[in-house]
Amino acid sequence: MSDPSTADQPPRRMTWQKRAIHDAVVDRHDHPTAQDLHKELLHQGIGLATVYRNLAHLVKEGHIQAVSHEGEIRYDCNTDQHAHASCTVCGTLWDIPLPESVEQTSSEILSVEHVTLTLHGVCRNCTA
Amino acid sequence: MSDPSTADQPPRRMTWQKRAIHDAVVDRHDHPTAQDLHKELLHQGIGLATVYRNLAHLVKEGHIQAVSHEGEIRYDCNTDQHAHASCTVCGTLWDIPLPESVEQTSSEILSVEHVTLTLHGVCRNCTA
DNA sequence: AGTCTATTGAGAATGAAAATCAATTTTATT
DNA sequence: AATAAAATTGATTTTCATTCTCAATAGACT
Ligand SMILES: [Mn+2]
Ligand SMILES: [Mn+2]
Ligand SMILES: [Zn+2]
Ligand SMILES: [Zn+2]
Repeated sequence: MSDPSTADQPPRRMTWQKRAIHDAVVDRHDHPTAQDLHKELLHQGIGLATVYRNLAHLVKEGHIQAVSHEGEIRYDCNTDQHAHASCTVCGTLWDIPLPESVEQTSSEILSVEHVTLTLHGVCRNCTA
Repeated sequence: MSDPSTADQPPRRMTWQKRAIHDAVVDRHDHPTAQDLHKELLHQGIGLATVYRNLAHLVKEGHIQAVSHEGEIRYDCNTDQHAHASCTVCGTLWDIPLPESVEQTSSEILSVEHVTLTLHGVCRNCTA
């Protein structure tokens, strides 16, 4: 009678650390890494392990998103379907809308659950 | 009179190790990691540092491509513009053609040099 | 308040990637 | 073919991000 998809996860408790980590991701719209966030939360006395742990929880709970970019994992407060634009010079990562044509892309190999699209180039600032 | 883009790189020498590493990437069409390739080249007595070094060279020289996938760097013998399909269960990564609509995608934020597109889902094998 | 147990954080363990450097191999020059 | 100059190799060390460990702490519930 127990749903295997909701299987025996330990009940989650709310802590001020978890809230602070969540807020830190939401406040910044620049796709920070776990290390970036830890630097920012250090003065509140939050440990590194706690940052990694709660980021994993928040992703699993669907409150934030993890995005793989240039071999590093960045965290994204935007959980809507969207694409990214990335500057190869300054490394900035922006949110951009996902083109409709891409949203509807299908494949014979697998049933598509979600797509990741990133445009790479040189941004306005770095072109000068 | 010296082109700064072709600036004072030490001239590259051809070694049997470099050729073996290149061939190993080309022989496999499954986007191996540096570690995967080292395992395969170990019996030829090729060191780990040499694998990493030459993969970086081969990428810089445009003979192969590095692709960021789920936080790890995989190497790709296919240097044409193409997209990927990835199974979230078995982790396999396939080459698929890049839709024309995506190829022509532009952005106001930056001048697009290349795009990366991956379809994530469950493959035929893993659906069974 | 008291019990139960998930969570925390300091530190240790892991693991991928980069750096070091003496020995070797390649390439250019006699 | 022998020699010299310099790039490459590979065993090893170093770096650094991420995960793990575990005793202490603090939510949640009665
Ligand atoms: Mn985003
Ligand atoms: Mn590919
Ligand atoms: Zn830029
Ligand atoms: Zn699969």
